[in-house]
Amino acid sequence: MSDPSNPIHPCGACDFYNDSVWQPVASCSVSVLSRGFSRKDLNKGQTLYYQEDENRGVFCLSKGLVALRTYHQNGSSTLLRLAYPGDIIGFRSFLENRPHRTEARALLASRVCTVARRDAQQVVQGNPSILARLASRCISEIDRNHDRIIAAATTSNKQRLIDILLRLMKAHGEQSVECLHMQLPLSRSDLADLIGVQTETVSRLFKRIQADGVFHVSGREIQMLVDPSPRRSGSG
Amino acid sequence: MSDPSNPIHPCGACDFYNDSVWQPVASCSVSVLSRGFSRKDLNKGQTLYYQEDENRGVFCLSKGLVALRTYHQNGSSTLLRLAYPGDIIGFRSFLENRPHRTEARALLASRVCTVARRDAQQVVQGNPSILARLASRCISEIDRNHDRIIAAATTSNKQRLIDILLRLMKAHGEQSVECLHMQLPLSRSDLADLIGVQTETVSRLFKRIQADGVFHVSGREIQMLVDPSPRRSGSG
DNA sequence: CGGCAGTTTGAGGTACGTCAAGAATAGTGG
DNA sequence: CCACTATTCTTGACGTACCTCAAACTGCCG
Repeated sequence: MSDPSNPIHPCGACDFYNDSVWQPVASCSVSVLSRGFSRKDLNKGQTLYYQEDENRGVFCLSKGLVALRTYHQNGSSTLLRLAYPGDIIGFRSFLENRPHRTEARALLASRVCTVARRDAQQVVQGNPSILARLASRCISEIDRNHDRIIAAATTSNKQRLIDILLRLMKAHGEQSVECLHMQLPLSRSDLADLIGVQTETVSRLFKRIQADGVFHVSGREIQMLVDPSPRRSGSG
Repeated sequence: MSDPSNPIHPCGACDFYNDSVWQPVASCSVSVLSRGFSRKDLNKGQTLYYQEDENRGVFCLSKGLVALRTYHQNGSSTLLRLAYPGDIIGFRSFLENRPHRTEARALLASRVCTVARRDAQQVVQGNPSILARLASRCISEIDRNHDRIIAAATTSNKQRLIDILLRLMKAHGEQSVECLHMQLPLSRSDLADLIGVQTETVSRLFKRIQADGVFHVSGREIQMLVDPSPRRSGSG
């Protein structure tokens, strides 16, 4: 399948090809890219890399949901990021050539494409535009972090939990009559690590969210009324 | 002073030259760098750029203290970062070619070196290693943000305020007999925007911090007992 | 059926927010 | 030097949200 003069890009068939950090590259780099390229399917709960692991390459999530988490000395942990399809992960340890500071674990069955470290380095070397695109991904991460810091300072925990539900619903919700619903891919404990409260508080936040009437929560099953406002409002 | 065959690097005399993002560059780029280079002294309270301003270049703080802050719709604001000498600021809007999302204001008399946008772009184009060093600065910012998110979730507000005092004391404290002291360069309101609480709470945190005995706080004047532990410990 | 991890609920304490008033400080003009 | 004002900072009272510890409940798997 590979004509050396016009080799096939390994990401060519991916939904996210147009926004890939590996595209465009010089055609002579495509074969190096292909050499270092591999796909890996992760089961729900499976770990892609552990905290303190050496970097093995640049990872791109093409399907599923991955949690990036750091563990602290006292055994607790913070969920720093939820990675969605199209996201690049592991780029800090790749660019800085240092061990991972987070653990990457699949919350749902996921697919990850990897470009092995050595080959990735070689391709980057020959294509400075990749560096620019990786920097752009870094800046997206900074923007996300800033948004989170701002939200923590200005938004109630209840609203932040709602925002997380909305984001997850957008990615994984299924439409049924008059409502979106999903199986929540995070435990109460995960959600607590994400918004920075205790698991008991998450339980109580769910109760308050449900009382507002938009969401119905039963364990991991979440239902969300879609757009109730177009109906006649007021209590006729 | 400029022999074109071996021009003088504009950052050559800077304390932070060895860690400069503009170093090393091809010698043919030094003249472009010099052309775009300018120094600016900021008075206390003066603004380097405003939120929504177009990017004018890459800024490097060589002296002083600069607060990076974003204002929200409701008029409140969050202090996202304190920039110390050697720090690069404004790099997100430079790299992404977009307006600033933060305002940069000097909290102390400061000196900022600027490489104008167009010239900076030209130098980066000819020296991919600069892109790598800028990416490295991005990653430092991500690391700082992660540390802050983790601290917000795991550390008390009192301890986080102490940590800020220690950092400022390290940068601006003056030694006197048995204690470090400084004039606090941030208002209570700034500190509140930094740790995400109300100004009244900052006042009360200071009272509790003072009660612990290490710090003495009187308005903006902060004194800190240095290393009291080597004295005889225990009571009589 | 029992065991186990995940989740919920309750009771009581602490820290922070909010509103309001008062005290200290800095800046201004005589 | 002293008013005068504006800003910043502190203090108090009270309500709310979250934490902590403990216990009970749920669903799932062996």
